[in-house]
Amino acid sequence: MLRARKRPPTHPGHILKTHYLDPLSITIKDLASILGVSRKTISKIVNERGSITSDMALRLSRAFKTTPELWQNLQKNYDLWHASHDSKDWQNVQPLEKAHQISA
Amino acid sequence: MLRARKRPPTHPGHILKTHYLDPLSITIKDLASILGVSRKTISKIVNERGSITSDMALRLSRAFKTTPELWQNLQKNYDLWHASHDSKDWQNVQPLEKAHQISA
DNA sequence: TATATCGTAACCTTCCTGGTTACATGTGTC
DNA sequence: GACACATGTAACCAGGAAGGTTACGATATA
Repeated sequence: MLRARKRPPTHPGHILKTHYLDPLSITIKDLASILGVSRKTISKIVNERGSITSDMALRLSRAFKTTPELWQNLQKNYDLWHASHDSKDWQNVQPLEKAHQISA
Repeated sequence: MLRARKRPPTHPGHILKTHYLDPLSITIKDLASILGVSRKTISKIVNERGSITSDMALRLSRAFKTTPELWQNLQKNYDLWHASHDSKDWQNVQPLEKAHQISA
């Protein structure tokens, strides 16, 4: 993490809602239809209860004329922040020179 | 995809093996021990049968003094390429002006 | 030979994604 | 009011992935 932030990144579903759906008055049903997925799937993402998968990133990029990487980056940054905060096990990993020398 | 490539990106597990493990003569067992995970988990990644999760990216970054983003980017580029090639459904998505006008 | 080691298979649990169906609520029409 | 329809979310289910533990096959070692 290049910049360790105290607060989690905004959930990509929130950004989808506030930056794309609301300004354009697009409903969950509309977007589901446009993307060719179920209303339930869009509802979960928008309500921050589901992730933006690679397939979904591709679909969103087509609908909103963005790059799939935009959505993917939002999701991955969110994932990485939570992985780093939800558990601390990973911090037990020692850099290799130390760890490998000890075992060699 | 900024550059549409014909061939898939290299699997991150392959890069882990050829750029990190082999040059340093680190075995699967060693790395599993260093990272604090099972041999099976490392074996799957190295043999391109598993993904590098966010947690794993954090662990690898500690062991090899890289950034977690390095590993995460390898994985997500691999994921995105495969999502775009494994199914073509996403290409049916129409840009919003067209799709939304039709339904409005 | 017996034993130890290593990488992968087998078995199992947990969790996530996604669709379909069901449901609760709201809206429009008569 | 009753009724039909629309919308977003819950409930149910199936499929698949990640991960650990145990088992196994192959190899190395004493």
